[in-house]
Amino acid sequence: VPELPEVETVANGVHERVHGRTILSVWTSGKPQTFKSPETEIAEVLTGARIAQVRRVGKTIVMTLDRGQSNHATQAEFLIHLGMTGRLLVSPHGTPVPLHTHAILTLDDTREIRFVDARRFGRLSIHQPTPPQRAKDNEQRTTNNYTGPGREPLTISPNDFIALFRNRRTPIKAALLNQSLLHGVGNIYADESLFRAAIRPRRQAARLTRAELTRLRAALIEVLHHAIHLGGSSVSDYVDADGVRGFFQLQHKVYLRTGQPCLDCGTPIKKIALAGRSTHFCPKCQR
DNA sequence: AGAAGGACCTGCACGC
DNA sequence: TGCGTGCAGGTCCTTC
Repeated sequence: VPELPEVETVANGVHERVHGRTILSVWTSGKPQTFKSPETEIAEVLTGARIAQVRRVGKTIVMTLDRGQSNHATQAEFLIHLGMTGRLLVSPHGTPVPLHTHAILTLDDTREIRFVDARRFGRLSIHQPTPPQRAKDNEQRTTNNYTGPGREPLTISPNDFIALFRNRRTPIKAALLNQSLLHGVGNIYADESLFRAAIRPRRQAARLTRAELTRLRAALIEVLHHAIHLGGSSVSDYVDADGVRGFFQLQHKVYLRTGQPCLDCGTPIKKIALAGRSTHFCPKCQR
């Protein structure tokens, strides 16, 4: 499901609703693959912690915890990756618990943060900061926050963006999906940004001109902002922290529009397989 | 280095 | 109504 705009919408929604609250208790489902850190560690770190902040890094929701004392463990963060079908919901106590609920954090005002994930591609884990190596680091009180595998698409400079794709022999679409380059872009926004930049998905990344990459960065940032503004894309089951669907799916120009006329030129939208993903583009507009 | 394919899961839409 | 097939926003692993 969720790419950058959807994860941003969920993280912001959860932040507004629960920051400053304290987690009183934690329940987890015991389905092993959901938990990248041991469930005991997750329960231990979360129980009694105050939620300082909920934010997005790449496609990951990061919950910053305040646990009072000043050892490293106080700086631990709770990471939530939604996979394809994950949902993070803030619900009143007593409302029906959905099928496929894998974690429930009960807050000090009785509300619950629930992690629900039908396909179980989502992952929950604790990010522990690495301990300071030298006394100097200690003085600076380095917080060592989770930064993710790649660069943030919304804030990367044009030159850094261009540099990412230099020497990449892979198709530009595959490079956009590579989370260790840019993180946060998935199948929808890769296709949509390439259409808006008029670039064919199969073009080799290293062979794109500076002008094309500049155009691609602008198109990507524009489409991501637009999608965030509309609460993300709800193709099948994505919802925000309140269970509300997004609206950006209505703005898709190529994604899931196979055979339908291009909104700019009328040519039927083509679908190919690339990097193991379905890839949609206009054979006339994109070169 | 990078491409392709499968694995991991459930649910839904579709054709018969 | 029910069954089989294909497909879905992500990532990780193996093989070539």
